[in-house]
Amino acid sequence: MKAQSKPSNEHLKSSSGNQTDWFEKSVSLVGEVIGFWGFKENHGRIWALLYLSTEPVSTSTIRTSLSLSKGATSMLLNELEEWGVVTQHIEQSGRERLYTANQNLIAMIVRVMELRESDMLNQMVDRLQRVQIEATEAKATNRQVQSLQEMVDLATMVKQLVLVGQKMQKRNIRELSTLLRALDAML
Amino acid sequence: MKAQSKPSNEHLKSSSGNQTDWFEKSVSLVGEVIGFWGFKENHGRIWALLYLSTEPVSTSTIRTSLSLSKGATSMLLNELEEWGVVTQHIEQSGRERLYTANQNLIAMIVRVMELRESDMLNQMVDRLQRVQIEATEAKATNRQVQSLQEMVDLATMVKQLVLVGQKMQKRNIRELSTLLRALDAML
DNA sequence: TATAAAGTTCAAATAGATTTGAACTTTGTC
DNA sequence: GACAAAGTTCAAATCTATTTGAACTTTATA
Repeated sequence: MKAQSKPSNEHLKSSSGNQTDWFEKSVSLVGEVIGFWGFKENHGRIWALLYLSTEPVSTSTIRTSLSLSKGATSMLLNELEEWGVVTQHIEQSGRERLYTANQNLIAMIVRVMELRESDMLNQMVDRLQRVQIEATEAKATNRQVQSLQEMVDLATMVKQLVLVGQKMQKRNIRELSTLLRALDAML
Repeated sequence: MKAQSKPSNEHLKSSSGNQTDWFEKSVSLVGEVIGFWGFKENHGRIWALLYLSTEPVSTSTIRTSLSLSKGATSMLLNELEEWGVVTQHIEQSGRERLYTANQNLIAMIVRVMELRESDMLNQMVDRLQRVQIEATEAKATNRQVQSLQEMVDLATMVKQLVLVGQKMQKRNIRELSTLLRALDAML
């Protein structure tokens, strides 16, 4: 075993008495929020750990800091990597992988939302349209056919919203805030 | 038992052979989508049943059509009612309650999102700010404090977005689509 | 105001999602 | 190419969310 090549996790701790208190609180908080948003709590915890670390973090550090099993760590990191939320650090010293968090919150959220929703939205529009035809053939009332149409329109609008989101990936939060104010004025 | 006062569920069926095929498909589809969005699948199924019915529907019809227990039906309907997604019909003939779905999809979504997120967002901003102070005191790096600030800014922006959403409640989907195109042009 | 139908409550049961852990595969180094 | 460390896989275990059902309360009407 190469002691010197094993990345330390010293930067996760502070020198003061209550050590990583703020760090751990942040990790839990992000975990909760991400869990609330329909992802796994541990997705949030891993991302937060990486996001708040000052240098790339090794798989084993993640595993021990968050008390996860080897298997879970592997699966969770791969998922986060697929979503582009986390990246493997290029200069791997040893055999172990080092990870870094995507720092651009907007880009991250937009990409994950897109991955998560696009497929569902497309499917939804397809199926709704098909069902609408069936309803028409089965002599549903006009209002019923219209209600189905409303849902199609809504889903289509959300798809449009996803496209707008994509364009936002390059903007920072300050710019978006300004933009949002402009939009607010239009309403 | 008053046979004549008991609301029929005839309007849920069509005269053709494959009966309520489109109706049931719609109910399942909405259930799936709503489940995907982090609510209970049965919230979606009940709402869809009401949304696509041509007249108010009784509790017992909901219960039997969707094969739910008495308890679940009661709880689910009360939740939907709290969220303003479903309303009790005023002219109750018998003892049994009749329900109607909110037809304004935008208003509904905005209200539910608000109920769901506002609380969480406020809490999140509070806790993040507190943790940021701790981090500063514990001599976290500037970058770490800045990262926490980014999250505060993001949550604040989402709160702003919720406010914009509120103003959208009165707009219909067509208007919003136009608005979205205008926003797209600004990016 | 007694009764029966409707609605509520919540502990236990069920269903569903997440995590573990052990056997397996891959990768880097000698 | 042999080894050991790292990473993957997936069935079983655990943990969480949802639903049931039976005892209870409320409500309409006779």
